[in-house]
Amino acid sequence: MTEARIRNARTRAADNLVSIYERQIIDGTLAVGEPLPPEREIMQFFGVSRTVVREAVQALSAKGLVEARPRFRPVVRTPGYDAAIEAVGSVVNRLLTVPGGVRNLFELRIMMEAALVRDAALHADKIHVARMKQALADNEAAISDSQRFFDTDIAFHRVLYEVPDNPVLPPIHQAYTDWLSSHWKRMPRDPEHDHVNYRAHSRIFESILFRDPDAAELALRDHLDYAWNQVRQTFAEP
Amino acid sequence: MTEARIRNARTRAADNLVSIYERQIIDGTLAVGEPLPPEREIMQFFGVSRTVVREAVQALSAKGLVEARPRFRPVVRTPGYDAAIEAVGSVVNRLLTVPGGVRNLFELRIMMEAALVRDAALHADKIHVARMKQALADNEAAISDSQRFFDTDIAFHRVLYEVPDNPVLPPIHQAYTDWLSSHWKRMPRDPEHDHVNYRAHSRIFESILFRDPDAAELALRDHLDYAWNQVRQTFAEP
DNA sequence: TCTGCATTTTTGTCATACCAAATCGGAACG
DNA sequence: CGTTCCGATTTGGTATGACAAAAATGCAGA
Repeated sequence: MTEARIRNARTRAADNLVSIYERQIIDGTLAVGEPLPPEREIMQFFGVSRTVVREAVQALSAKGLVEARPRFRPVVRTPGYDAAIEAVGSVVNRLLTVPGGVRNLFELRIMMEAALVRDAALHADKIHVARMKQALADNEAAISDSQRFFDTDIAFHRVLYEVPDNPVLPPIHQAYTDWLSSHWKRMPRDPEHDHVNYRAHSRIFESILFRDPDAAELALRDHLDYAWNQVRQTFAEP
Repeated sequence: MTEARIRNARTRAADNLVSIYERQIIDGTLAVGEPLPPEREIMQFFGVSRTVVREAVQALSAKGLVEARPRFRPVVRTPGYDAAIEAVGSVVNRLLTVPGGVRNLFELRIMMEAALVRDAALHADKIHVARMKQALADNEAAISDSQRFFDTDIAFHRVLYEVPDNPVLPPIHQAYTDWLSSHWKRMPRDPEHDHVNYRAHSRIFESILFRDPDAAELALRDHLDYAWNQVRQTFAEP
């Protein structure tokens, strides 16, 4: 377990550069949005070859510290949670390929949103309740408009992630929708489903209004179980 | 939001190699544990320079698909959730540096474990209950042995992540302990704390035994709030 | 001041070379 | 026959130099 980190006896030269710029970015020596120096400048300054410099830059990019579009100077990235979650995207895509991967991730989502609706039922303030109400109205208005219903569906759930006022949560929701939307869109689109889902949203909202966490959790689990039964059909998973 | 992916108009040559090997790894053409071909071989086969090959390998490594130790041939990695979580480690370390980062992550942990103890109270089977009991006993025996108490503390919480039988969860617990342990260890180590924490574990366990999710959640929140008050003192966070 | 073009940088890629470490193969030995 | 050890070979890490294409820059003209 820990030996996984110990075995790094020898280091690549690029690793030094990476840690140096990592520090400079974190302590603000390199401001957000500022481009890194040109490769040749870096290589002269540190006395390494361009090979090493390029490797370091790529590593920084993979770590999400800088944004490196081809042919452009890498710019220091804003340290938000969005950037972090985006960097995780490729990894999770791999997870979705392992047997049962989609189901495991979906169950994690159920668990998390169950916790969120409980929290909302207990702590949602007027602003968030109003936002949910609006999202619910939008959702109802979008029934039988497949694309718009999909969007408003997502928007409704997003409010749940905003209630606890923890900036980590919205990016997680964003990630979920990104990763699962590809399958979601393959689902059979049927106005009947829209009605069912809207009623489920409505039930969740009411439970939150009544400050009843148990009812809210139950409603949400019903809702997502139903959704899962639709999603799973796009797989061969049991 | 979506433009973040659109602006990738031009592609790097290495990206092709990455996607090719990505496919080969996922569909099993390259078995797990098998090393990638030598760089020179790859470059001849695809007619690209070694620069490109090395860049591709580095990208694969960053994605967690292969494990590339310096001086060794990169080997295809087992597609488990551990690998994924480990790959995001650097990203999360960055998150811990943003203002309030530790607190946000800790609150996420509280929310998640609250959900876990509820689940345990409702669904934990005999095996998991026995495991928790054992962990609790180990924890008690380790009181006032700072290091061992720390380990058994973690072990107790780990059981919570094992109950839902979702392979995503244990790596998440592993990640939490990895990322937070550095701060944890800076905490004032006091046998009194051990007693308090053990009693808290005990209370959580009993609530689960009684199949009382509300009591379990309450006990856990008390426990982690207490822990947070210890952790926060190693920061200047309000 | 703004626009468009020509010039200069800068990145992406290639080719080649060298060193040091890992791997491989066979010899020496039990 | 298996094991150990040592040398040759392979392979990854790094350096250097070069060139095309795209981006940044600066200047001239409107």
